[in-house]
Amino acid sequence: MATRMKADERRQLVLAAARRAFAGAGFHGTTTDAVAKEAGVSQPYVVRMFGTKLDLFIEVFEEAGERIQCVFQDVLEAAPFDPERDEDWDRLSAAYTDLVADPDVLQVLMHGFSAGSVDEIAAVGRRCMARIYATLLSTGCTPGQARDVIAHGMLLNVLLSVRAPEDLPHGGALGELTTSTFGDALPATPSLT
Amino acid sequence: MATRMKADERRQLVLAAARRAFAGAGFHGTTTDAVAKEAGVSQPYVVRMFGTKLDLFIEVFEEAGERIQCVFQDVLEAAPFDPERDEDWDRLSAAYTDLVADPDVLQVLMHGFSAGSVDEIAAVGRRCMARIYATLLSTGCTPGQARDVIAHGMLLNVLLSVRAPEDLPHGGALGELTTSTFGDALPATPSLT
DNA sequence: CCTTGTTGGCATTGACTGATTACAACTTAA
DNA sequence: TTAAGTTGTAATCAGTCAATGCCAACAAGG
Repeated sequence: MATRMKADERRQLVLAAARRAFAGAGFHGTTTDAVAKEAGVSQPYVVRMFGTKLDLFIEVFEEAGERIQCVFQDVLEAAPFDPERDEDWDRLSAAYTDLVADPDVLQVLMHGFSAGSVDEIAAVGRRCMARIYATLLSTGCTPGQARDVIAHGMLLNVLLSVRAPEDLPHGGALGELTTSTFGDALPATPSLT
Repeated sequence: MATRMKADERRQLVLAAARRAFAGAGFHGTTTDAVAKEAGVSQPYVVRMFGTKLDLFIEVFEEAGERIQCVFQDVLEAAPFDPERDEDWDRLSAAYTDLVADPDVLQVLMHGFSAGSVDEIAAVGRRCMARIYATLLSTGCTPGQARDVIAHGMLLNVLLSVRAPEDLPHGGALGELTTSTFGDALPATPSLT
């Protein structure tokens, strides 16, 4: 067990494990030991590899932010984007759909945003938000449109966080809001254990 | 010091202190001792009064949710609401402005939403979200309109959380997004220490 | 073979945290 | 005044957590 491996390779492995772990309970709620268990390595090793739990979280958070931004960027580069054409906006929605399919990234984002009481995390959060906003604006759309897209994304994050999709079978007001927000991106099996 | 006081009175005092404390670092990031210090009482007293840190947080979270809902409800009851009249929507925006003036409530809400890995907290979050959505829908507006109002609120929460208002003097993309989102509700002095 | 560097776990630790218990101080009623 | 209930604290405990130090296993180069 514990097969030997180049450090870089192991690092990526632990980073992915950390993303899964932090996606669950955020910065304060996740222990380095939980990350280690998820990665199948020892807890001290995780700490030594990244220096500090905070450093590790920041790396995970920053990576998540970049991934979101890349998704948008890809859409904009795939074909010329005309903010007045509905189908172009649909392409953007579809991109978000893909993100929902792997919710860990969005959850990490959410947890990073809400951990703003830690100065360094808040700073990363601001940079991340600013980049995404700028990317959207670069389509030539209005500030209001860009803001609305982001707002929609934030609602989506929150609904994911409170696990609204799991409640869909119950129907009710929350169900309506959830389907309305997720559109056709609905839950890749709401993990009904 | 530690003037004696009826339990109910003290309870409200500690509850208010807990709101301030939890608004900072959320459920996992806030210790019962921090709440106690904020309230000026001993840590064991806080625990015994509410049974559990989780119970205390739930009570604070639920209260915050109710306060939001009441703000909306008040607007709807103050005068007949016509979802097709812009000024009626403006009244709703103004109500939100008041909420921003006392950010602790919104921050608690944000932290409650993102602590969804704790089942009981997630459940409260879903109920809270459902109630607010239902309240909005009762105006006779479209589901899309109600969803957009909530989405806008979530973006506002996130921007508060990453302390975007403090960055306003820097200008830049984030500044635009912040002013566009907060409207005239801008920060009651971004606490420039 | 031997030496040097890398990969990783084990044991430990000091600080912290939520919770319990015991007790002090004050208040009210008889 | 005394007995019972209420309000609050001090002391402490068992558990957890991030971080440090030391050492084993393995690889690569001479």
